[in-house]
Amino acid sequence: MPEGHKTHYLAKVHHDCLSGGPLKVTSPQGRFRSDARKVSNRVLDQVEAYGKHLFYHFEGDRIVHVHLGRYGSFNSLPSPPPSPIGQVRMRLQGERETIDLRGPTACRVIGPDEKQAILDRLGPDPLSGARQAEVWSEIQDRRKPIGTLLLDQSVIAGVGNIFRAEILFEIGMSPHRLGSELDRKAFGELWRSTVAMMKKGLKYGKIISVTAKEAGQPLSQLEGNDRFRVYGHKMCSRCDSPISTPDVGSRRIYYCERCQTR
DNA sequence: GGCTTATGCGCAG
DNA sequence: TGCGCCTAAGCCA
Repeated sequence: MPEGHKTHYLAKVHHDCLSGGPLKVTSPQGRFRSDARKVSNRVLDQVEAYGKHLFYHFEGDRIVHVHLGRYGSFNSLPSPPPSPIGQVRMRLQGERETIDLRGPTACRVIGPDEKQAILDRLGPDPLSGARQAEVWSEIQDRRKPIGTLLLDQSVIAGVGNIFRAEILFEIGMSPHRLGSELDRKAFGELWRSTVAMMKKGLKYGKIISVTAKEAGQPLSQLEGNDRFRVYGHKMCSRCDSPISTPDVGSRRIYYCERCQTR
């Protein structure tokens, strides 16, 4: 269940606990079995994230591409692991730790060319050093709602439905505002909010938009919708009016019609 | 036990 | 634009 902060977070965690040694790669569920054989017992060199995509680089130019989609998730276990519970698509077993992957949209072995083709489809990733001007040039002429553009991975890679809602709420912008209606200053605010929120998500491993002061408790202890200012809420945390939840860009957005007018 | 929902996206038409 | 797919959890009866 990830947006871009989570893939970058996972890349670092998985790199630190699995790379450098050969891994036993299996597919207890079976659907990744023939691909698992292509990388099993090879050394994992590097784990990389871009947007919502993960790339596990094994020796010999063999790359496991993972996209978690809406439901995919990882969990880690000490090695040697117990028998898998539920539908485990891929199990990466290292010396000390084992990682189980469930429910991904994509999990297969690819080569460098296919990886490049994936990157070519994606826009700049704020957590991979994207610069404001690159994204601004993609947005400024588009006659589509900003709520739609923010979810478009070819415009900006890594933003998902929660970030979208939280970013627009933070800057008080309506999701229906067209890209072409933004001036540079408004986009600058949007950009700063995006980068800050994604970096904070990367730091904590989960999206947190409220401040410790707003929450009245340490951020690391926040759970569920308490981490958000508007996503999943019924009432506005700022003005107490009802939150609207129309579909924008064919996904449900949460926003306050009263606070988000610019 | 069934139904709905969920931080996504590719594809047919 | 709408559909299908991946999996698990929460809600209801």
